[in-house]
Amino acid sequence: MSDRPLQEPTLLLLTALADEPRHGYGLIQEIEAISQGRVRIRTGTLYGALDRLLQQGLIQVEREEVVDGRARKVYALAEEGRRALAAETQRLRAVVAEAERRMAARRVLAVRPKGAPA
Amino acid sequence: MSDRPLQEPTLLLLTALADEPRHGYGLIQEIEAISQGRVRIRTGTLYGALDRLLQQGLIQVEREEVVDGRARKVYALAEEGRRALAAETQRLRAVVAEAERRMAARRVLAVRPKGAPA
DNA sequence: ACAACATATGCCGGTCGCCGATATATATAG
DNA sequence: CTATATATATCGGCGACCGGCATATGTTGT
Repeated sequence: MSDRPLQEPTLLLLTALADEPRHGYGLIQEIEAISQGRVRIRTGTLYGALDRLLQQGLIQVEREEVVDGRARKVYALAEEGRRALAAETQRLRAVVAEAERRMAARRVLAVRPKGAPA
Repeated sequence: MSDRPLQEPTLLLLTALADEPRHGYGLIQEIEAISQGRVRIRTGTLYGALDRLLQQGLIQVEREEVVDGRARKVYALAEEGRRALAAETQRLRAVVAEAERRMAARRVLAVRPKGAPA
């Protein structure tokens, strides 16, 4: 297993599966909803990513079903995927906090209040 | 400008520049410190990324100097980089919160307390 | 009847950020 | 005098993602 940080589409996929199992096309819609319409995962990304995540053991095929004559595969987050998602969110929380701390603690170079030390 | 989400090495680079300007090699050390030694940016990643970020206008070369006989280029976060970093942290904060909310709201399928509704 | 769109899965070529290795050069430590 | 730290830079390759295409059924509009 590669411990490399997840890219955002992958992170969103796992996030969309975190509360309940969903099928591929449903994930696209769910992610679009999560991101207020900003992120639209492409099918080329989706099915490739699902295959990869299956192989990595982060997700599982929970069941296959036919609804309105259309075949579906329903994916569920595996235990390892849950662990990976938890670890990733924790990591990202720290990075985000650090970025915000640094932006606030920024050393202003150009403007300086009069009387301040050089 | 491509509005695509930043990958983590890039995010960490901008984060490391958020408080004050630094030079390339110093960024590697700073990022290693930020991440408690977990992330070690490779030089192949670093200088390629710096070139890219320069071209995207997210960072600037603030000055060039020679310290102890070694040449340095000192990079600073540009205004656009600051905006990009702020936007990215805000986006990530939302994604992280959503992921955590969903993990907590998870629908447990296998185990169910006795007497609970189906 | 036919077109357009939503639902649903899947493949393939290309792009691009990251990795690993390599190269170059100076200063310091053993 | 060799190894390590500092410092910059290039190159080949990998892999995630994108955009486009293909396929098939169901629904809506004209």
